[in-house]
Amino acid sequence: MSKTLVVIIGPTGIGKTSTSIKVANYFDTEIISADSRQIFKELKIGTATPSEEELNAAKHHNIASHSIHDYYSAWEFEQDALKLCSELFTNHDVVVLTGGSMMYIDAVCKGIDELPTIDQELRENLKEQYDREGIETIQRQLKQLDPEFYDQVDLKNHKRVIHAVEICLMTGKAYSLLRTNTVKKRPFNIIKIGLELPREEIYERINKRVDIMLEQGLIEEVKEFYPNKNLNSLNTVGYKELFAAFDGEYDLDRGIELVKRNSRRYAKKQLTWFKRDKEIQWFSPFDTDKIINFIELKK
RNA sequence: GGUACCAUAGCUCAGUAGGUAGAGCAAUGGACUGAAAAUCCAUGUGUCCCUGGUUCGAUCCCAGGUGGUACCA
Repeated sequence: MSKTLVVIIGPTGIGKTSTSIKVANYFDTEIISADSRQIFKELKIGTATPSEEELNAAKHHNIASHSIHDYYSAWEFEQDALKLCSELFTNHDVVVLTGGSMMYIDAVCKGIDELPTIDQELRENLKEQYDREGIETIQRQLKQLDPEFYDQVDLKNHKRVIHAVEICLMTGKAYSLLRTNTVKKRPFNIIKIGLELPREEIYERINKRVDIMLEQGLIEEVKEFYPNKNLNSLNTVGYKELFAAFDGEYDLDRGIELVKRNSRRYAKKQLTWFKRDKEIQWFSPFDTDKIINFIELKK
């Protein structure tokens, strides 16, 4: 019997959680979450982590599994998810992978290149240099270390430029040499299900969901983590806008408006990314039966 | 019913001594290989309420209409 990973993706707020639970229950299996923020156990409301009830309706993995102080990345996720897959496939023919973190999804489905994890001190040094001197000197460094990547990279995107320099310095090799651009073969089939609705409806759902978060106590949750606002895990929609409001950059109403706007923009960005992937079969989140039929047919 | 003011982008509004228009907010398109809910790039979307008049030319001036707001009855 062949093994199948059912990947359920879509923009934030579209209903991935409830669809995955239905699919997982139908195939009597478990869910691996691919969400770069729901992994943090401290964060609940602002990340729209599935409720207790939802978590009990199907077994979830990789939710609330880490602390906001932990380092985590797409590489760790690839390792963790593949390990979980091989464990789960011993008892199940189908495993569900769901989430909105585009790069995490691709890390599992296509794999990412072998690169060293960046030494923290090196990262801090480069960050300091960037803050002090701006992007230009780091750009020049990259031009010398890896002229090929220098010509390809978006030079204004400091994160990419810095990362490339980091890799060059860590490995002593040009970053572009380590980029293989190959898709890794997985020991299971992959079926990709995309959830979509008209843009307007997605936005309405998002706005409403933020209002619900506020009722659930979002402001209090964000206040609680204000001392950690510089952690990467807290540099995220729903938190960063309210931190800025607490800092007096604008009033609370504007902060809430920005949470909604940035959530909408995030959804748009996710759609841009996912639309490029021609393997995805798109469905309405209300068509669970069609989705299950499609999986039955293809698996 | 009368008088005054207003009508321009999805919203709030600016503007044009008459030469088909621009800000803020919102929005749209895109990039993406270990921080990715991150980071970065690009884009003005318009029956200037309607119908006539004056004019080479009207979103702008004039008349009437429609809608809104305020005040007076």
